[in-house]
Amino acid sequence: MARMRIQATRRKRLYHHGDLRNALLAAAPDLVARHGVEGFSLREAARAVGVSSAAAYRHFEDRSALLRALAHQGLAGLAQRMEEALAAMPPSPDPAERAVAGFVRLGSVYVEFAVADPARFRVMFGPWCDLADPIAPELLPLGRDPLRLLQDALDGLVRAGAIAAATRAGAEIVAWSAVHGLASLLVEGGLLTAGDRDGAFARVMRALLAGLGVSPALLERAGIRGGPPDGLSASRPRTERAGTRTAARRATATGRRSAGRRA
Amino acid sequence: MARMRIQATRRKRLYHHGDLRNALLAAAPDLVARHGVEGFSLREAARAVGVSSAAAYRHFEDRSALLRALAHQGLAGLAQRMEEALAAMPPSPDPAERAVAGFVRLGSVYVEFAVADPARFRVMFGPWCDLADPIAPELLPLGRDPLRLLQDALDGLVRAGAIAAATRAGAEIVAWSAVHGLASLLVEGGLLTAGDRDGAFARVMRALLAGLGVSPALLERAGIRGGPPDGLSASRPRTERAGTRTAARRATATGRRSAGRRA
DNA sequence: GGGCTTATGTGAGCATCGATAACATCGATG
DNA sequence: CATCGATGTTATCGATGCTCACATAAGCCC
Repeated sequence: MARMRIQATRRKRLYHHGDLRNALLAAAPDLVARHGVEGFSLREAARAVGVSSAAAYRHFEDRSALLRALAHQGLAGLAQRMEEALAAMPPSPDPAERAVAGFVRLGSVYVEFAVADPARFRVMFGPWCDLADPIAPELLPLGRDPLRLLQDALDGLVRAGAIAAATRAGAEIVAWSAVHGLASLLVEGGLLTAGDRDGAFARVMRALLAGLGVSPALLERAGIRGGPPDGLSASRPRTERAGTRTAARRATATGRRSAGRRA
Repeated sequence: MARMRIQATRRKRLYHHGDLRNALLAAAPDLVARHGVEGFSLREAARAVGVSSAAAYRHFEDRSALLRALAHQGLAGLAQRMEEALAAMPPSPDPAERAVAGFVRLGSVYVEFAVADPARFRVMFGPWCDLADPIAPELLPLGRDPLRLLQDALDGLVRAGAIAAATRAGAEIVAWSAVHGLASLLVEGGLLTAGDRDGAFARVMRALLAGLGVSPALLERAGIRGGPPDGLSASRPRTERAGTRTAARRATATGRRSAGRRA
């Protein structure tokens, strides 16, 4: 499958697309970002790549199957950003400090990834795929999925002596819950203004590290503070909203719930 | 509106239902639980209460509007369970211990509520409503929504001296993130077997409280431990799955992704 | 009571969607 | 060169969200 017929672009219009599966997968993120997961339709994806809707079913059993593949693609993209961020970390003489900073960086990438494209985030954790089934290895940059990266970071914390080995067991759940929860609440929106985000992230990470047993001294050394004082605000800088595509269209048309509601 | 014509039940079949809005709202949870949010249709809800589909639009502008109302109903139900759980707490001579226990209980109710009906949980935090806009006060048992209950619990922790006033600011985000994240990951499923749940919850709450500055002594006194040693497992006790209703039907028919996949 | 307005329900209808079946096309393989 | 399998097309079905014109009932004023 996927026989790489690049001539498809120069030739008039080939009957066989050549790599429809990937073309659909490539076109889908934009559609999802624009219409939300609920508004995403296989037909429109097929239309976007200039192919009949039935053709898509040669490559995806379901609409859910496409979303599942999209979710895996999203997780792989997240893993990639994480790897990049880790690679770009400035070196530090203190291994413990470095381990803590890397751990925090992982969390910030996670949250940034979520708020950068809420719809994509929702696809990744929607009811289409199972977090347990592994994502295709060829998608992963260094073969590590986000969970594996988290585990490695936690192991790094233990090795560096930042956290005790006793608290390592089950720490992935604790860490993932904290960061994923924050990301979810931010994506869900309405609770925090965009300005609160950094402060909220700082607080969550600080509490998380402290909760895992990182000493206040090390936190201070790694530059982890509680963040500026902020609370919950009721203002809402929404982006994606509404459910059905048609509803989204109406909303955009009437300006009822589009981004600049209070602008 | 809603003029309480109870005779609707005894009279043959009245042209006007009498309280369609609430009837739809009452029928919806079951449908959502069975078909998932994505599979929920206004038409079927109307059908379930024996009314034409167009009638529903007299009471809900949108499908999203119904889901939004449903979400608020869910949040109110969660608030109610929380209130009940707090009311049922055994008294304790130690106010700090009691504050901690109440806080933990709130978290456990949250998580239990989520896993008890994943689809409902997804409705509550789906892209239909804004967490910021307040839910109708008449739905709330004691006028407190879940966020308010959390805030009160945190204030209680401060008053009891369990946490410092300095860490109170922004603590709702920290706490909500941790618990909501755990609930989300559990609902998303696949990561934890049902047996891991309690242990994971215990770890998350312990880390959260420690991260907020609750002393180890108080944690010990309140009976908060890290939970039995467990890690991530790849087994998956899924319940709701798949996206579209039709897809869900096929899945059930073929047994492809139903609950007892590996059984 | 009779007649008005208004809230609420009905039926038909449109555009779209997911999914399938029968048919068309094309590359590869004998 | 003929055939086959992979892939794409058209046509179609059933269902959905949503709207419109119309029907019915309830409230209300005289």
